[in-house]
Amino acid sequence: MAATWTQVWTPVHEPGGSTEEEEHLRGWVSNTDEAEDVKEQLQVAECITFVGDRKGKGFGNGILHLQNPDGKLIHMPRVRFSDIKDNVVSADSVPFAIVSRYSLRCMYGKDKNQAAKRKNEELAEKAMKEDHPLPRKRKYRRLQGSKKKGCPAMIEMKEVIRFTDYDTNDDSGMSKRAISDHIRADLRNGDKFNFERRIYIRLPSKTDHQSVHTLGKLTGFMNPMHKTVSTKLVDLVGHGVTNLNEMKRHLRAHLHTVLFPDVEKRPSITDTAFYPSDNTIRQRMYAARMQLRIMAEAGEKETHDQFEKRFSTLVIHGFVSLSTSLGIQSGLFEALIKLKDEERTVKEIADTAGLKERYVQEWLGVMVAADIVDINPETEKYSLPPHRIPFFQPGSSVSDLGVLLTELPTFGGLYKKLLDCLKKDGPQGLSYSEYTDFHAMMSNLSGRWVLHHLVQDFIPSMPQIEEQMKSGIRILDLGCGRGLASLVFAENYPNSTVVGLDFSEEAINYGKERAKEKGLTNVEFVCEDAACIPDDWNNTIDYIYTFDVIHDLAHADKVLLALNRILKPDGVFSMIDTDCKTKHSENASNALCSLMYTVSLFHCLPISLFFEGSVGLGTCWGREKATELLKDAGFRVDSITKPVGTDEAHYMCTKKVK
DNA sequence: TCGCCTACGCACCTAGAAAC
DNA sequence: GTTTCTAGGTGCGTAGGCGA
Repeated sequence: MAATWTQVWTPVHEPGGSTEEEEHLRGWVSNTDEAEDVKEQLQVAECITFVGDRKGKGFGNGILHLQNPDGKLIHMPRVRFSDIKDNVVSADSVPFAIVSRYSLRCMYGKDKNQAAKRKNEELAEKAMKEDHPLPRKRKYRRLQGSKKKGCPAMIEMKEVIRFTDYDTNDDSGMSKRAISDHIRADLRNGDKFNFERRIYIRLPSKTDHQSVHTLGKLTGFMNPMHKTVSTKLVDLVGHGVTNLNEMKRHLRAHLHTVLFPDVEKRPSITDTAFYPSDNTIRQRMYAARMQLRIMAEAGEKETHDQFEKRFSTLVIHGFVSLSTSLGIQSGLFEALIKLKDEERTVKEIADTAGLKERYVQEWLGVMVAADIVDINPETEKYSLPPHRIPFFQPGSSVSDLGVLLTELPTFGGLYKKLLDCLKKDGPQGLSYSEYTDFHAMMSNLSGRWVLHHLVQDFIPSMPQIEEQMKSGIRILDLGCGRGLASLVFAENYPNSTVVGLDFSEEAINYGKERAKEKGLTNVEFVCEDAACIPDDWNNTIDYIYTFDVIHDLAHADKVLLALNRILKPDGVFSMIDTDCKTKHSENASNALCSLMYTVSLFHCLPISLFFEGSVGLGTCWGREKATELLKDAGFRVDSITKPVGTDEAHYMCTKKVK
């Protein structure tokens, strides 16, 4: 988050101004990005747009603007001690040089094209008089009136190099002249000296505008669509949104939940930059569709610059994800949540988490830069806003993302071993034992869905099964891990008996302990390889449930055959598994799939290939391959649906009638 | 009502020329 | 050296026609 103008700026009374309305805000930032941010915040706050008026050459390049590529000085700047002309730069004891400037004018400012417009009008009038064969409709067209109103409001920016080596309080003319000569000599000789780069900004006062037009809630008409809104629109078109009302709903949701979650800071509904008209949205949707079509036909996906931007974002997010994971694992987010959304110091946060202050300070630096944790620039205190809390809360009912992030360090630790697996003469795969705390992570990952959706939405979506469970049937939770789902089944359907089966002894023992604690007698946990289920289980199970299990199995084909063998003829098999396509080409540009493939590469595939004769399905085995294997094993896939609350697919299967 | 398409004019940006 | 003017290219919003 860059500077916040209302917090950083020092209100300065300009000559003649006596009320707050007449105050100009003046201050400085370190770079053009922050300057742009200040402009942006002012625009949103006042529902107007500022457009470029005059931009000095090399604005934003700092001292480079004064030098040629070899570093030789090509322009000697004037050394100043005060900004006499328009008082944009607030002078102190440090001498400075103005290296470039940029002014922006209010969208209702001076009409620079007046002459051209007049000329056009004259030509049109002449053509009408001469009965020029213009298209008929043009004659009756209602011409647009000029939006310009001559508003004098301007944003003035001056880029300044401050010669910090020459800080002096001596105000005499002689001293200033001597310092100026020194600095100029240093610059001319190419001597190394310390300097500080600042962009000073002077914002217009409210009265500058109000003598001409309104501000805030009553204005904003004709503002061009904001880039964040148009980017989202194009993105949504790319994801297949073609209906106007659906697009409006998506954009509104994006605006209210992502861009402006804080109602107070939300732009006016009359601001067409953020609330464009239906016609504008329709036109943009059409243009985006055409663009996509042209790109597809030309076989071009993106330009070099577009990829550069996307790639840099991708790399940055990768690093930030690692730090975020550290914050979850170390309990820093928990500490921030515990401290509520009140602003806290580094020490308070570190003490609450029981961690070293210096490391916590650095971590907070990452979080603030990544806009995850907020900072108050006046107090340098930190807070986690309420709308972000659910994403980092243990046992959250909102998202699995936080849990997923905790897997990153595990993957990182296995990086070198995985590298060996890739080599032709390297090992086939990695053992489950390499993944420490894996079952805990998986339990957490599936936990949200199991606790909040399994018996609330999922089972009721199959009324017949739900009835049978209530009456009493035999349920198998295959690959039960720590047995969370088995326990939920057992608790909610006491007339049924539940078998949790997994080949991890550690996980099974954990499940047994929990069942004992809860006093559940209708659940048993069995440590067994699913492919080797004994024959005496044949035709004994009424309902089989698996969650994200089958694709991990080395011998998934054999396991599915075994499941078909033990399922009663009228039984049901619910296979909940990853949802994607089998062909890579059909998963192209799918962000969720890119995540699943990464999980597969670092986990699902190596643990599967570890075993001799593995089918090595991987996480993204896809609907087509899954359906094929299920059919080969003797199942009929009755439906493939998306259960509420998860991105997985539910393959509801019954036994084929032989 | 919506999608698709065209026409039009306003506004913006940039670079170069002209004026101060 | 700085400011102002101008032309050309481009983006964007509005209007309107037409067919489904």
